[in-house]
Amino acid sequence: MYSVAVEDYLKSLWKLGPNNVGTKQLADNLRVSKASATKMILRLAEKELVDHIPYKGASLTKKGELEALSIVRKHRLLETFLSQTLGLGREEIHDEAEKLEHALSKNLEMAIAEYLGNPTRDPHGHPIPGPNGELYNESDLPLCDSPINMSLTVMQVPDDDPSILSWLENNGIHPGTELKIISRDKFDGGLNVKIGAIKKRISSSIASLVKISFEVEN
Amino acid sequence: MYSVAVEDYLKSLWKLGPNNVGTKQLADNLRVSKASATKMILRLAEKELVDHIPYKGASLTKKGELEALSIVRKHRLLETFLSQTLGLGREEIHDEAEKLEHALSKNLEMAIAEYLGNPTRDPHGHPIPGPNGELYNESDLPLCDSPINMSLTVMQVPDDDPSILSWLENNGIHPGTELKIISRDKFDGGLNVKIGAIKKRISSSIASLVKISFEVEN
DNA sequence: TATAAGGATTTGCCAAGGCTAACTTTCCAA
DNA sequence: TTGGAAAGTTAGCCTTGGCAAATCCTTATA
Repeated sequence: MYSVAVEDYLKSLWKLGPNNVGTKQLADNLRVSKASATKMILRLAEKELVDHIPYKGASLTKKGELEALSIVRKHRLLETFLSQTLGLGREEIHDEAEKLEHALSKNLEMAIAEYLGNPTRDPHGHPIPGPNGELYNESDLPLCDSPINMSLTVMQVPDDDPSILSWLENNGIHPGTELKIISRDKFDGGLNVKIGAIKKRISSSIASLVKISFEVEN
Repeated sequence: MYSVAVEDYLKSLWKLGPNNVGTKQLADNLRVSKASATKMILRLAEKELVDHIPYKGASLTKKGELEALSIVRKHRLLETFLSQTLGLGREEIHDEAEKLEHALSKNLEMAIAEYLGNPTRDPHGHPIPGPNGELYNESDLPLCDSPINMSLTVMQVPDDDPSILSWLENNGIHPGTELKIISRDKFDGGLNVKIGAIKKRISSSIASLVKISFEVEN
């Protein structure tokens, strides 16, 4: 349907959304020059995939969002499949999925979803959009904004930075990990957390990328 | 590494090989104009993937052949995987594999091969090259050239024409089918064959695409 | 309020892969 | 042996998706 490049731009816009996305922000995200991003935005606007206000930014139209969600679904299903079925490590699945997602037909997507039992979370904890773009957002908080001294469960880790990912992995932090914030550094916002009986320090920059949920005890 | 287009040309050259392949033959195979094929041949020659003799044709160099075999391996592994693991039908797997093969890393290829138990035949009966391009050719005969009145086993069916494929499927002919040629039409070369107790007629054009092996009784 | 910095766009370039139309080579058959 | 058909190539054009450099907006701050 759409080319690899178009799909990549739509996905980035979605990841950076839902508000207006600036050309530079988009260009940086895709590691492309601002000129290239501008040109592509104009083409996407032509196809009615984005609304573009010159010098202000671009945002996905409904049509563009659906297209983006379809790619995101493929990506996350593939990550789940590569991890669960083929046993690839959490660090490698992102890059593999990134390439395969563009070559996945609707048919094959369905087959994989079925095979996996229609999962709703990928191995990083991200929600998997439904076949028609339905997204169930459970309003997870970033770890850095989470309440102190409560039982937290990690829901999402970032999927696009292997080095952060392996740091987290090495420190036992992945979706499902239960932890508690002991204290927050007043100066740099770093967190002292407890995983089981073990204490760890997590920098605020990393903590902002880890999403958690917590149970309200009742 | 190489672009999708380059990989497609190499694969076609390999399928049409091993002798010199003409520009028109290549162009027809890829459904592309002669001019495009010429241009690409020049580029492939530049990269030392083919030897090109102007006005005569092109043939893969060792380097080009290895590259082609790598694509063929990915294609056939994917077909096997899609068929065995995800249960796709024999008619659909070719087109899916055609798209996915270009996005498959060496790593993932290995994982799939391992997962499948390093198979040596795909679901169409075609041999799967090894990870370094090793190909075990068991010199199968086309059905149309096969001896009469002997127990034959179907080894390969063509993988690239869904209509022929489903005709064969509907008539119970796939890799593993055992059959016997009863007689050959003197005029059009059509075959009367017996599958189990059932008699069928197979046109010579289709029979030329089905490869069989036969046991020498000893 | 003026201005400089930084974001956005325009312009002009490139390479890959396509195409058609025109031209050149090859080679078969009369 | 030769003429024409078929195969191969060349030339010129198009689109997509990149880039750098120059220029144009916006906006924050002095």
